[in-house]
Amino acid sequence: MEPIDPFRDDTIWMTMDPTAFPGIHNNNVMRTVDGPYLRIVEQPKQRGFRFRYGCEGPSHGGLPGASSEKNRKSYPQVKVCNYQGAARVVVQLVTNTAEPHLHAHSLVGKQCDKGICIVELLPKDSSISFPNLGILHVTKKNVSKVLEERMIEAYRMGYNYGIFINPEIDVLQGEVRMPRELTDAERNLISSASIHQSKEMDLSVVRLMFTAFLPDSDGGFSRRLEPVISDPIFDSKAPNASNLKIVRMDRTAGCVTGGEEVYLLCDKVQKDIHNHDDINFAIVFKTPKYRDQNLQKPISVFVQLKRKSDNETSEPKPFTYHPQIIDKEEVQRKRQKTLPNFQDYSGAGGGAGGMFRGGGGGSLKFPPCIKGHFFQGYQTYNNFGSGYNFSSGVGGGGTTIKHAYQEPVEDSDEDSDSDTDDDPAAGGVVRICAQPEPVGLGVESEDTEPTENLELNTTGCVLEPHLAELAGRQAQALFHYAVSGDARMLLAPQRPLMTTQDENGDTGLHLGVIHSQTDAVRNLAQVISGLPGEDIINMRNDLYQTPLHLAVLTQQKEAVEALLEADVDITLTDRHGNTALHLAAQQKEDNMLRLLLKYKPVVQLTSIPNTAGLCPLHLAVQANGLSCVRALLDGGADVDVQEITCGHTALHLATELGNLSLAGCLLLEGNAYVDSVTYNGSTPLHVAAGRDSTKLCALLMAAGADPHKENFEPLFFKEDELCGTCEEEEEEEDEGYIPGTTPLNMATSPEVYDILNGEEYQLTTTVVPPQGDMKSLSSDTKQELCQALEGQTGGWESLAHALGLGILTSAFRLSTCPARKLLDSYEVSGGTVRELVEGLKHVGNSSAVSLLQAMCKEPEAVHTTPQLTGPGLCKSIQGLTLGPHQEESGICDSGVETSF
DNA sequence: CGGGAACTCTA
DNA sequence: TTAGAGTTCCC
Repeated sequence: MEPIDPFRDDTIWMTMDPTAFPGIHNNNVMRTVDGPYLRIVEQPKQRGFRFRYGCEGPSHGGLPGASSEKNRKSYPQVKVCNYQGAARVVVQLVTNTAEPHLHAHSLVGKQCDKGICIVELLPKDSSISFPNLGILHVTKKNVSKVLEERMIEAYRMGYNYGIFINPEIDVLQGEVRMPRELTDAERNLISSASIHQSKEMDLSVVRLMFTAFLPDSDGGFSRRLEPVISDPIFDSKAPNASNLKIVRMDRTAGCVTGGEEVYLLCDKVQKDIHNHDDINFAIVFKTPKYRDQNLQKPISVFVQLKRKSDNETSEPKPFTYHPQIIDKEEVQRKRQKTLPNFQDYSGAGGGAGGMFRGGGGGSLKFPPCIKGHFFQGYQTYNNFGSGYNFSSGVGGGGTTIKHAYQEPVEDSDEDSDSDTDDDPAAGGVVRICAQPEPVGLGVESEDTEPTENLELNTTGCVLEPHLAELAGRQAQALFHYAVSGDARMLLAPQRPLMTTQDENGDTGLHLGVIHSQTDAVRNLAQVISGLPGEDIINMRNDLYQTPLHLAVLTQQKEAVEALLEADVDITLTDRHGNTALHLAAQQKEDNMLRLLLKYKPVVQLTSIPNTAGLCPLHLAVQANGLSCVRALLDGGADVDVQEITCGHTALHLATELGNLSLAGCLLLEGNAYVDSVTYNGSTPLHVAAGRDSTKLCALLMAAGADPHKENFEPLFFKEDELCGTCEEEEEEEDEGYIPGTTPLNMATSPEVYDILNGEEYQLTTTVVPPQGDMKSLSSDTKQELCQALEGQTGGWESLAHALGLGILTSAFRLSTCPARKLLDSYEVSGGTVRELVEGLKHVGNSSAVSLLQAMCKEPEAVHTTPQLTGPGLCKSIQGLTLGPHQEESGICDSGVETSF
C-alpha cells in the first residue's frame, strides 16, 4: 500500500463537511489508492472564462487552467495514477449541484463531439491536458432538447455513470462494447428527466467530469475508473458572475446618529485584468441612523453587499455603532452627580450582579436607507439599483438576522446626490432612515421571538428600571466602602458587589477613578486583583472604558500606577479602539505616556491602530504633541509605523499638518525614514511639495528625500484629450508606460521647485534674519576666539553651557573643531557679541574676553533687521537644531546646516 | 477576446 | 406599458 498522497484533491475533501461546501460533490470521497485512479492535476480556472453561444463561432480560446497566467498558459489536466498504458478519458459537462446531472451546455473544441470530449491517453504518458476546451452556451429555449440528446447519447455509449438521469436509467451503467439501443420506455424516461432537469439548470455554471476507461483484454476501453469532477466554472458573461466582496472599509465604526461617509472597496471577481482576478469598485454611502439614538453601549452590526437579482450577499463586515457621548463631558457629568447616601442602600443585597442591559443581544432594526453610487475607474455609475443593495444584519443569539431592504434610490444625475445624501433627517431624502419604524424584519425562527418583544420597547433597552437603579446603587455602595474604609477587609467576600455596574456600566472601581479617590482605587485594585475568576479589574463601562482608561483620561498618576501594579489588561480598547496608551498619546503633557511606557508590555501597544487606523504616534502628531512624540520615540515606538487607512507615517502626517517642528523631531530624533511611502506611493516630500511648503521641502530635502520618487498617481493619461499640448513631453516613453508623479512634478511655486532641485534653502536671507550680531565679527576674530577656547581645558564646553547650548555639547564634541561649531551655532541661533562676552566672562576666559573687546569696538551699532520669524518656525527650528528639552534654553533661531 | 448593441422576457 | 434584468448576437 502506497502512502496516501496528501495532495490528492479527493483525500483532502474527506475532512470537509460537504454541505458546507456546495461545490464539492460527494463523489469525491477517499478511495483506496492501490489501484489505478484518476486525479485532477490542474483544475480549470473558475472565473473569467466566457461561455460562447453557437452564433459567436468557434475559436475564442480554450478554458484555462487555474494556475494559468498571461505569459505562461496552462490548462486543465488529469492524471491516471498507479497505471501505465493506454487509456481513454471522457470529459462531460455536469451541473454544479450536489447530485451532478448532465449539463445542457456543450464542450467544444479539438477532440469534442456531441458536446463531450474524448481523448486517448498514449501509453507513454500518464497525464493529459485539455488545451482547447470551449463551453458552448445552449440557448435557453433549447435547453431541454439538447439535454435530452445529451442524455441519450451518454446512455448509448455508457457514459452515464455518476450522472443522475433517472433511477431506472442510472442502474444500467454497465460496460458498453457496442452502443446501446434504447427502448421506447427508456426514451420516455429520459425525455421527462430532461424536461425536469432543464428547468432547474443553472446555465451560468458548469463542472467538468472526467471519466477514464482502461483497455480490457480485448482492447476495448471498458474498464471504467471512478469519475472525478472539477471545481465549478462560472460564465464570466453571466450577470451574476461577480463575487460580492468587501475588500476594505475606510471606517468600521460610527456614531448612532449616522450620516458618516463610508467608502467600501469591493472586489468584483469577474474579469481577469493583468493576472489579477478582480476589479475594484468603490461604493460610497452614508451610515444610516441607528434605530436607537439613546444607545448606551457600542453595538455591533454588519455591513454586507446584497445583490437584488439573486439575493447573493457578500461576507458581512462588522461595523460598530457607538453612543454619542464625549468622554470628557461624560466624566464631568458623572463627577457632578451627587452620590447616594450609602447607608440607605447598604443592605440591598448583592445577588443580582452582572449585566442587566440586554439590548445588544437582540436583532437590529437597521433602517433600510442606503443610497450611494459606484465608481469604476473614472466613471460614475448611479445605477445603484442595477447592481447591489446595501443591507445589514446583526448577529444575535448566534443567528444573523437579515432584513428586507427598501429599493435603492436612484439618482437622476450625478450632481443631485449631494443634495440627497446630505441630511437624512431633513426633508428631501427622508426615506434615508429617519423612521425608527422597523422595516420588514426578516426574523425567521421562533427563538428570536423574545428578542422581538424586547425590541418593541422604544428605548431598545431591556433593563428594568428598578433593577437598573439597584445595580447603580450597589456600585456606588461599593465605592463608598472603598472610600470610607479599608476595602481589603470589607470587600473580599463581596464579589457580586464588585461586578455590579451602575446605569452607565461603571463599577465601583470606575467610580473610584472618576471621583479621584486614589486610595479607594488602590484598595479596590488590590482586592480585586487578588480575586480569582472574573475579570473585575478590567471591566468596561458602557463606553467600553476600563478603569485604566478613565485614570489616564483624568490624568491620575497614582491611580494609573495602582492599576498597573494590579496587573490590569493594558490591551483593552474603548469604543474607538483606543488603548489607554492611545488616550495618553493625545494629551498635552507627556507624563501619562511616560508613566505607561515605563511598563515594558505597554511598548507593544505603540504599533496597534485604533478603529480610525491610527497608532499612538499618529495621534500624538495629530494633537501636535511634541513632548508626547518624544515620549513615544524614547519609549521605543516604531517611528515609521503606518496608519491603516492610507499608509501614512507620522512624518507624512506632520508634513500634511505643516508641522515643521514635529517633522524635524521625527527625522532628527526619531531617525524616521524620509522616503517612506503611503499605499499611494507618496513620500512625505510629495506631501510637502503638494502643499507648497518651502520649509518642509527644505527640511525633507536636507534629510535626503528623493525628489524624483514616483508615486502611483499616473502623471498623465495616455489618450489625453483634455490637454492636447502637453503630449510631446513624454512622447518617447514606452508604449503603455505611464510614469508616476514625483515631488518635482507637484511643485507649484518656483521656490519649492528650486529647493527640490537641490538649491540651498537660505533660511537666513529669506525667512530668518539673524537677530544677533555675531556676523559682525570677522573670520579672523572668530579664528582667534576658537584658539582661545581650545587652549582652555573644557573651555568651549563651559561656554556652551553658559550660552544655553549645553545640550549640544555632545554633538559639538563630534566635530574636529568643537569651539568653531559652537560659535557657528551660537551665531545662527541669533546670539549677540555682548552675550558672548558675558558668557566668556562667566567661564573665566579672560584672554578671549579681551580679544573680543579689542576687536570689536561698537557692538551696539551693528543692529540687524529685527523681522522676527513667526513663533511657529522659531519653535520648529528649535526642534531641528537642538535636542530634547531645549525649550528652556530660550534659543530661537535657525541652524539648519549644522543639524544635517 | 471583450464590449456592448439588440433583442427578449418579466415583474 | 415600461424599465430593468437577462439573453443572444455582432463586431
